[in-house]
Amino acid sequence: MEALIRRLQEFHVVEPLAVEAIEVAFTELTLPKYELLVEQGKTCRHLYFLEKGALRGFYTLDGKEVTHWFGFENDFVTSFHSFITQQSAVENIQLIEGSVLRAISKEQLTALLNRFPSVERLLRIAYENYYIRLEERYVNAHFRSAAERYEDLLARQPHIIERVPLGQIAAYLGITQETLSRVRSKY
Amino acid sequence: MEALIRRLQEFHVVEPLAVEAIEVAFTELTLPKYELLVEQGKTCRHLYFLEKGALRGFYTLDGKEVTHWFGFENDFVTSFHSFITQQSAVENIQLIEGSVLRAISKEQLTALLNRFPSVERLLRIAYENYYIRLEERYVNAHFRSAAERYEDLLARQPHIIERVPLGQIAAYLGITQETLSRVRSKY
DNA sequence: GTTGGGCTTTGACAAAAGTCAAATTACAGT
DNA sequence: ACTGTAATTTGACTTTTGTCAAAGCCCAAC
Repeated sequence: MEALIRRLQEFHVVEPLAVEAIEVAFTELTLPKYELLVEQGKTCRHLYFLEKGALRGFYTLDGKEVTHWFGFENDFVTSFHSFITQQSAVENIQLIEGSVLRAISKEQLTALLNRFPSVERLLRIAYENYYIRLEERYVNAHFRSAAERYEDLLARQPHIIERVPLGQIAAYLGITQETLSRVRSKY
Repeated sequence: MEALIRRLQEFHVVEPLAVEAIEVAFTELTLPKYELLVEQGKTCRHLYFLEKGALRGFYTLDGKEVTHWFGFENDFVTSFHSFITQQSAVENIQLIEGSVLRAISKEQLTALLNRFPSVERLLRIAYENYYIRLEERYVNAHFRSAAERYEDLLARQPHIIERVPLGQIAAYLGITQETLSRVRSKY
């Protein structure tokens, strides 16, 4: 639990009463590898904090799974579009390792926001952070070659290599597995 | 001014007192074509609402300007990374038409957020919306061919074709001008 | 109407990445 | 240690996109 609170306070420090309420609102759950947290077509009703483990987001395209995103320790994860609009999700989120998570429902989050303006502020700041990160990823995907993006990934998240199969990393980078394999063979 | 308030209330309705304060905080400015709203290397101190006109965000890469984004009527625009962190911007924002804008400074925005929890909520919801839109753009850029993305763009923002030179649209789609021209020649 | 500069198209070729198939390697379960 | 499956690499070939250069087109200024 401390990890979650610590991560939240990196965005914005809130009063003890709010911390308590947050602690109560999040439920711990331990799930095995391959478990689906979010399923295409279903509505995603929770926001998760990944305390330990790893997971991926993927689409199905022409019958193939295309991973477009990974989450690791201390990440907040959900299918944003689905969680926010409460419409059905267009992606799947699946554990790629046995993981420990904390979950909060949309309703509980709304209740927290109504009760504590400080939590509203925290969430606003969290969005700012996540928005900037996404923007960076977007620009990278747009303006850099496969090789550059791979080196970037290695520099930022070296652990990803040991924890995720190559095909999924390739999809994340927006290239095929074979191309990535060739990029790697040239160091 | 009504356009700005109307757009804001689409996110979240706030009390009259907050509306008044928002109206006071935003300054109207009219600027000519080619004017730079944000300059690479300088800190972006304002958030803008584009009331009338059009603009683009661009990077310089190997001495060339690469447009990665457009803004039109009723868009909120700023160099997010720079505005939020108050570090120097990595991109430029330039008017591509003479435009009417409303600007609010970082300090004024912070003051509004401290005074009105309802504005904090409004901003949080605005971020949710903008985050989802960016995510969509990201997935599109990642998983669709040049031709598909062009058709998408035509469907969503048909006016862009008349208002923006082809080379900039191509950059926005992540392809060269020549490739886009060839895509178009096949209807 | 002519001129000149930006914008767009076209052509020829090069480079990057994709596809399909086969070969190799890694590794979990027995 | 052996086996079988999944993951990764390699090869041959195709498709897509990029690059560079040369027209062609549009339109505003003279």
